Amino acid sequence: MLDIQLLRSNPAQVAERLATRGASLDVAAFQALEDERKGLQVRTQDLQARRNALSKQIGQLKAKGEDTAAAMQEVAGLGDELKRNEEALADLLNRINAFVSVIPNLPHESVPVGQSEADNVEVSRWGTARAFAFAVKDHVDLGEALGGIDFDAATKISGARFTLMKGAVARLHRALAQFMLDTHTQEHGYTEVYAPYLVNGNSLFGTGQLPKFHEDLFHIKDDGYFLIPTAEVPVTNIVRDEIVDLAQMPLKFVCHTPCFRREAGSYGKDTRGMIRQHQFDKVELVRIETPEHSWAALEELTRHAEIILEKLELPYRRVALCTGDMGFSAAKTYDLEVWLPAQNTYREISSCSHFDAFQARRMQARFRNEKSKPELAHTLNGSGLAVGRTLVAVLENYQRADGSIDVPVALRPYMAGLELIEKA
RNA sequence: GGAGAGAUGGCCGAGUGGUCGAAGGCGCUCCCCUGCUAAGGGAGUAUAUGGGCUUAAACUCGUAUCGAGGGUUCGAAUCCCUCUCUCUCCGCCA
Repeated sequence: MLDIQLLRSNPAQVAERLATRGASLDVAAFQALEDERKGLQVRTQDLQARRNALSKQIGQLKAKGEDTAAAMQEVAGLGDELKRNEEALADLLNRINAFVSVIPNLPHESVPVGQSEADNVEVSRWGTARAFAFAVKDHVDLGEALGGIDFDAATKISGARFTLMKGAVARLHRALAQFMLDTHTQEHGYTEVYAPYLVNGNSLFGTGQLPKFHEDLFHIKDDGYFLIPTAEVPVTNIVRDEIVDLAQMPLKFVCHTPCFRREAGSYGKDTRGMIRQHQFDKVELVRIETPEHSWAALEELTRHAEIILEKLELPYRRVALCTGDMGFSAAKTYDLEVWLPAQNTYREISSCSHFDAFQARRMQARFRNEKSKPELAHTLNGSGLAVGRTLVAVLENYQRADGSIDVPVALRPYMAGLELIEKA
């Protein structure tokens, strides 16, 4: 949610900045709502003040046993208009709220301006793509040949965009998650969190998935729950409606969860393999920061994600998303893209974002500042990393000519020392 | 699933229709006193939002908020209804 004060005082400038990310703000519509609000609110509050004063007076008169008829008569005269005004105001505030709720965040000044993925800016590169002396296979061929991935079974059991893993590949998947959790907790200072996979609508509003992106979510209608599309939702909402003591800031959480996405609108995209699934595992980093430190924290968090790739010796690059390619709530986002030899390209494996106070304002997540006044926190999160896609990257980058897979050195302790995954 | 109890400010906890944004305590802030420490005295201390004033802040006048949403009433923390959550007991259960 944008700061309503900013929107009121400078709608044109807000519209201009939103335009850089391809979002249009109907300034005239907003101002019409605001003009109406102003008059209605002042009138309603005047009436309420008069009613309160009269009611108080009636109380005092009755206490003294005096006649209240005159006051009663005046207050009765207010009733109708007051009720109408209150209803109209409540309705109007709802409409304003709905209007503001679907406005995306403003891009940070450092974000490159652009319209689409094509305008994203590569920031850095790490590692070099391995030269293969044979024709590389993709993870689907590799996994199926190893007997470790069974897409047919997953399709039978559930449907399209699901994966079933077995044996050493399933274990590799688990090893990756464990490795990431251990690295972030032991080396990067994050607190491990186990969180619900079903959340309520308020949590999804807080992080910005609702009300606008309902169609991307799995909704358990019988109970009102939604399956989480990312651990960002339950973990960031830890601080919803909370005021964190300054001494406890910043909060750094890491959480491994499955993520569930309907992938509405991505028909025909990445249909092969496990790149784009309805269910996938992710290790998520979440930070609750003070505004002073939050921008440094984004760099740090992104580094923490990069270190996972470096420990796994997977070549990657860091990309600064342009204004037009960022998510709804983000002020700035870095994507990490891992090298996939079978696709001969880099593919997104992590997304690290800074939301400034946008999410915090939606969920009233605050900290007590130096003056011991509550102040909106800044929230950040990033994948560290998407486990399924990391598995894909390991299979493809570590493949041998015979289709077996070398286990990355960093993962061997998590694989009981196994060095090579061969056909089961 | 059945029966019952409950939800009040940063925390604890009073408050069953009127001057209650809310006693009291704790905590916190400032001041005083005490040559340190401990103890003591005084004052202050919710959030959101609107108007006024202002470059802004401060200030000031309002409004709303005692789990959420409705209702009764001139007036609701207090009465009624619905919902959510928490706790206790029973049942079921990994």
